[in-house]
Amino acid sequence: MMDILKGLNDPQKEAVTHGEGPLLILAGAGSGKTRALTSRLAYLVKQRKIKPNQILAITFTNKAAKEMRDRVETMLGPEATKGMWIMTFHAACVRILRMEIENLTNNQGRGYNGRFVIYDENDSERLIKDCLLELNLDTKRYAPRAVKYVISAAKNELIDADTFASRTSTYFEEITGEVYKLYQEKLAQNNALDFDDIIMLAVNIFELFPQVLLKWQEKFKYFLIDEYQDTNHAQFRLVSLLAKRYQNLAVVGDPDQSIYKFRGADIRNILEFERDFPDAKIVSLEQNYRSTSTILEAANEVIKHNRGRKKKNLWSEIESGEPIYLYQAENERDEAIFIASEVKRVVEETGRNNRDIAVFYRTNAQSRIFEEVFMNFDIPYMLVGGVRFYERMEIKDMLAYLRVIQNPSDNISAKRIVNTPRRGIGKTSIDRISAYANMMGVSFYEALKNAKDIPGGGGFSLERIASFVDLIESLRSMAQGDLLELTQAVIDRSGYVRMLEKEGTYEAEGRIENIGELLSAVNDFKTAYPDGTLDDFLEKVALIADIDSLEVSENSVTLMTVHNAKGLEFPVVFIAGLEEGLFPHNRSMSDASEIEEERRLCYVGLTRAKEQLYLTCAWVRSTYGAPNYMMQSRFLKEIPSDFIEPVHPGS
DNA sequence: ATTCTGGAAATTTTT
DNA sequence: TTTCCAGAAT
Repeated sequence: MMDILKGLNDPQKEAVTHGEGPLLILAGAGSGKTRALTSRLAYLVKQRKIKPNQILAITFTNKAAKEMRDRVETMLGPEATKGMWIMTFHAACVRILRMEIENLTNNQGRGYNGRFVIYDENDSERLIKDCLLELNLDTKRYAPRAVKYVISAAKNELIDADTFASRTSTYFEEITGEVYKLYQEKLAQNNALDFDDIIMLAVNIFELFPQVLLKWQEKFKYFLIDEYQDTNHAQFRLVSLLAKRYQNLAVVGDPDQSIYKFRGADIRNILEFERDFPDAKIVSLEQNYRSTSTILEAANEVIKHNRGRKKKNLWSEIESGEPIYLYQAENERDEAIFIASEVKRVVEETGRNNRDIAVFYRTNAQSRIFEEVFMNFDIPYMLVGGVRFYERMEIKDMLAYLRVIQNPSDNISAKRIVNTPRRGIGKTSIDRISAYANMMGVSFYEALKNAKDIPGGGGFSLERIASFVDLIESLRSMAQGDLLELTQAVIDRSGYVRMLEKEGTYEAEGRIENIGELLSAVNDFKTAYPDGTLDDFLEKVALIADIDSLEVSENSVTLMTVHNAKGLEFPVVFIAGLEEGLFPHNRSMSDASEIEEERRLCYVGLTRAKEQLYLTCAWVRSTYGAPNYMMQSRFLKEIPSDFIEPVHPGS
């Protein structure tokens, strides 16, 4: 007891020791939130004797979940978290759905089963494109991406396809409604869920089947939701349903750090928590332990420009430290060179390590020039985000094999690999077989197996199709065995690496290396989960985020978007590209509330810095190779000039 | 069936 | 600047 509360300030203690009933913790940037949360979990287990398996703690990333578990274990030992659910919304819902999704399958046995696959953004965009084509719609006029965005937003609001279609007011919405219906049908046929389904279907089950809900309400007696300001309506509904019975719901967040509106995050969830849970206790953590007061005050000044926000007084006892440095570069290359030389200088003169330093930017496209220049300067760096490992073509191809082996109904994956590498089964054949499959109401893979029955199928080679089916079938016979052997067999017997070797380009070499990395990822998985199955592996891979793999152990400078920086801190921070049109981004400039979101994003960036903060912008920046004159970001101008010291070239 | 070609489009942020 | 795609050539 004593040691759990030791070193906490009064409001932190209050948050930790709060007993039953709803609790809202308003945790400003750097206010020791993570510490308070882990202490609360430890307190519940040790002091109030709550069984770990009755606790559900939701974090924003897998990385945060792991950290939280580690920290509780450091306090109380590994037994304390055994059976405790500490994970993301998506991971928790997948776990629930594996057990419960068959409730949604109709009595003819059609629809989902517990071995569903999870489609990433690319997969689901492809499926939407298929739907558009099937409905004879022009994919130029109705961009799959735009349609997907609207469907995704609907799902985040728990609006199902029929409801959506019945409430349309524009022609585009009408089209989207039709696509939405077909898309859901196809997902069910493929036994596949997209990211939004994971939450929405879990809520659907709880609302449709009260006895299922009751079971889960009885399982979890205590809830902890981190980053509550970035939850969407579906997540809110999920939490409300589960916590309804015992009301032991603690949520933590900071309205000033809400930055995921584009993903459906609804800042009202946190602003109106008191309304949703009237007897909620509210605790505010306002002392910042992270940043110098110069950095903190500058950030406070910026965020003050947002209207309609709850005022708060975040303060720091840390001395004012160095000023904030501002460098106005000629262009993006000059900007990167300045940052690289400053990194070198800081490391040499102040004895800091590369790992103490991070560079943030608004868009992933900005990272390229940093990679180039850092390479020239021999500065080790780690890039977070961009093209993710598991989204690279060669990795997705290999995973598609594994997915078809696991779930033959997965048409997107089956079509992806049937002619990769080339086996002489071309577009015409694929289209014909696909049409046949649709007509017969069977999966694409099933249709391949019966290719000889397809009428008028003289045009394609039954022999080649049969040898592909044989390949998959013989691989499937290994599915229950060793995962590493299976993956190795997929790589060898698909002929994929052979194809790349024959290409012989520099690029192909990189792809072969990545496939090697996939093998070691499988191996790591085997070590971490000795009983893990193919299903488990594919699920893990689907829900992984870039930030999850960020290891501080390597001594490199971190490069990432400001979004990815949420929840992190670094002694030295550079924020690049502070220009109108970039940060705030063009796409947000027409809407006052979106500008406010950009400002919150800027606030998140500023408050990551502990001791030194550099802001940079460029006069000229090229997009698609075309140079543009840029103006300084309004956010720069919102920082009082006495906090800022301009840096000039060569000084 | 596959490869080649030129013209158009593309970049916000992501579980 | 790079990437994507449709249509032509092989």
